[in-house]
Amino acid sequence: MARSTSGESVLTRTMRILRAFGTVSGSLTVSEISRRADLPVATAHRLVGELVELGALEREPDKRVRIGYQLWEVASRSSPARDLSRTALPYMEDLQVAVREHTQIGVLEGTDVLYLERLSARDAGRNVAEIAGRLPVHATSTGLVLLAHSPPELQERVLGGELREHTRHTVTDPVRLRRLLAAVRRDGYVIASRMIDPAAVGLAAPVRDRENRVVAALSVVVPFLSDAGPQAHVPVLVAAARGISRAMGARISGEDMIHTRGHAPRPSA
Amino acid sequence: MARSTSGESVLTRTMRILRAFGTVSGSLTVSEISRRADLPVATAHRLVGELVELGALEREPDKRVRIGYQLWEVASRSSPARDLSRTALPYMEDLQVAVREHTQIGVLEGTDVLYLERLSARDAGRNVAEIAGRLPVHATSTGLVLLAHSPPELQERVLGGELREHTRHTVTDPVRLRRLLAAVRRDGYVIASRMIDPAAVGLAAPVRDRENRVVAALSVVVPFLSDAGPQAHVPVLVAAARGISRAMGARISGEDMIHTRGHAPRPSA
DNA sequence: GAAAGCTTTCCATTCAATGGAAGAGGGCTG
DNA sequence: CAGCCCTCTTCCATTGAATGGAAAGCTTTC
Repeated sequence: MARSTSGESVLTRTMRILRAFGTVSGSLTVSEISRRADLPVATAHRLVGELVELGALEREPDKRVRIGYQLWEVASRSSPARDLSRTALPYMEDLQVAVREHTQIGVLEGTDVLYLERLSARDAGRNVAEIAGRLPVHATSTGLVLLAHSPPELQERVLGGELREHTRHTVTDPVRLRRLLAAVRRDGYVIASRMIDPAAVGLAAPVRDRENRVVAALSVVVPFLSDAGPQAHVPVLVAAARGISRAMGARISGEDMIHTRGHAPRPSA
Repeated sequence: MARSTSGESVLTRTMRILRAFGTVSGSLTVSEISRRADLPVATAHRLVGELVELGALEREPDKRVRIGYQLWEVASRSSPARDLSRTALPYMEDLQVAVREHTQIGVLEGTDVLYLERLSARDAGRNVAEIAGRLPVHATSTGLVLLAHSPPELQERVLGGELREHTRHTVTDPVRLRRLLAAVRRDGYVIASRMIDPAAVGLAAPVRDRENRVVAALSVVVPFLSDAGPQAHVPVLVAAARGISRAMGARISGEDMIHTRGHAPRPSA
């Protein structure tokens, strides 16, 4: 199909173009796109032109290119993110009112946490997570919950891969991490203290779907003051996560209840 | 490229596939997609497969297909929607606190209003607008503001097209609509009473960008009680819209001020 | 004013994309 | 349980849509 072939489909190239926007928030020139997506300028130019024509991208007056409203519309209107967000938001608001800190919900995407929604109090502390942003799975409360309930292959992949030390408190030892994950499963929540930001503590609990699979994690981020503080938020957080799960059609009861009731809660991190 | 050619690019077909999801919120089967996108099953099957491979779509356990997290991520992370939402949210929250009703921000997309963000009070009245949802430009306060400040060609296209009568109060007469638009430009806001929902009144004001172009409209939706009520919300609304504009880099002053100060405010609808 | 970097067009080349056909599987009905 | 209907999936001969190097215009910078 091409003069000197590269053996790629149009769609592969197109996704590379779209992903080129992933790292910046804003607009790109065609040449920037061609470099980021590793495509010949001519090809980038042609594909961008076509995408603009179709409304997936938009051209600014100065010829720079950005993601188009239509792509946003399609993606927002019928993504799984929307279902989850919609169901979760009221519970997040309640949680928010109770805790007065950052509240967020995230899912597992590859070996990252992808944050779908976030509410922040006006005067809340710092929080590195952003909506549609990614963070590593081993260094966030949300990630630990998701990893703990993910298929073994993925857990092995993460445990075997690089476990970057974001702060002194990040768990980078596979053995300790494995124990931590077991604790998360047992306790039904996790407290990740200062693992990605030395000034913040994350608490997270699993959210389940109709088939009782863990599809997301609800979390609260509070400023680090002492190791004693965050514990107090566990009951509201777990209750909110259960509320969302129930609203998603999960049949929550028995097994789960035993853990949070029967065991004396203990810090997992 | 094909046995019997249809003369379309891959991207055109792909966009049709993506748009097939626009009308439903949830998942589709391949056959449904092939029908909605008007593509041969084999083609739909192949393209869907490739899109799944690339992470743009996702396959549910039961083989149904939905928009993938990656597409949502790309679209949310660097869409113009995000910039606007991010800038606007704090002001919307303030407005929300003051008015205790629905607050929303929308842009012009084709001949529709596309709503980017929305905040609702717990006990707020009904509101037909949804995030990532569309509503007709002539029957919503947001739409009227956007239309009033849009290029003449577009105005003519809307005025010449079908002006659907959603309620008894929808302005469907091109002449009256033209006058209404002039009033919107003069007043710097609009009150659209019961135009799309007989139980609701919308108020909207323009949001401008760095080049002082109207890029969005901020609006508040309150329940209809009497024609006197909504008027009271105009000052806060206009102030919030100006706040957003200023935060976007617009140089607001003189001309605009005269309108809202000098003229006695009068109902535009 | 010319160098550097960007966008845009051109077009001969060629392989990725096409879609009808047919098989496999699942579910409902009489 | 056979027959029907609908869906998903694979196959493959065919061919025109997609390709990218080259070169011409533009715009910006120094």
